[in-house]
Amino acid sequence: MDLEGINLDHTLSCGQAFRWRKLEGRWHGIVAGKEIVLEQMGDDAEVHTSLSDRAVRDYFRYDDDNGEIFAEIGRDRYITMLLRRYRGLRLLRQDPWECSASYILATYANVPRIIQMVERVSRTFGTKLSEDGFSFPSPEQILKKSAQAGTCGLGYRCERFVEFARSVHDGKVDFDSLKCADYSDCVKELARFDGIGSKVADCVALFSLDHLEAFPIDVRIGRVLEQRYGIKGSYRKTNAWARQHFGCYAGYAQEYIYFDQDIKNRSINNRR
DNA sequence: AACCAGGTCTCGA
DNA sequence: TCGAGACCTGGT
Repeated sequence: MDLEGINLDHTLSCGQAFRWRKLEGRWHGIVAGKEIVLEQMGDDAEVHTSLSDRAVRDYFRYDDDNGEIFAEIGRDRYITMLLRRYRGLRLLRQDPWECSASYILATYANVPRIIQMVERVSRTFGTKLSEDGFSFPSPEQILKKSAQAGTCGLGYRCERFVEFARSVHDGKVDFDSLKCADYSDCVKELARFDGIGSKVADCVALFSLDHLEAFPIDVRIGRVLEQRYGIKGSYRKTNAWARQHFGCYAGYAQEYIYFDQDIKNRSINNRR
């Protein structure tokens, strides 16, 4: 099958998901426990996988009307410029358990390290799918040999990670109801768990629970809000401002801004 | 060799 | 509700 109007490099390297790798021009990933390979063909992407077309389109959010979304968030010159510059960058609809567990690991670490932590966790607990492919583990798989979490280089995130697996396993997290809930109830509920604060809750809400108004603010986004919009202060305050400014699809704007900052960082690093 | 990283937690005001 | 400090570890 083909996916129309998508830029794989932008979508899969913008820091929203941590399990995609580009090898010899093709993007390799694991979605819903199955391997998937994508290749950019002009503005479209060719998909190779045993997943159903519906599952693929679901993951890449082809039920979203991007025309409407971009019209809605295009509130200022800066963001409309980014929408044009990074055309084809799409938000993904990730599995809520994998997304929340991964973002618990993502706190106070850089992306390369996050990728390594998630990879080690998958190799240690996940199901082997191929020569070099492991699924992200289920809570059960983690709890079955949780002592081995210490070998994954998670640092102080280790205990939070295992405890969260236990909570999900024990049915203390109802992702389906979090999807249906209001955005504010959703993040409030998520933040009750150890290791999930405002920012991670926003990431989970945005990347896996269909709350497109969620606007995660990390240090980079915080700097942009201050320098370009003159907004600073507590998370609660800056987050409320951003959701008000960009509207009901603010999360999409956030990802374009985040990616733009990431691109700037990459060029700085390449110069060294 | 420092510095910093898709933050969270705890605690005092 | 908000700001300040501590915090595992490994990239860069």
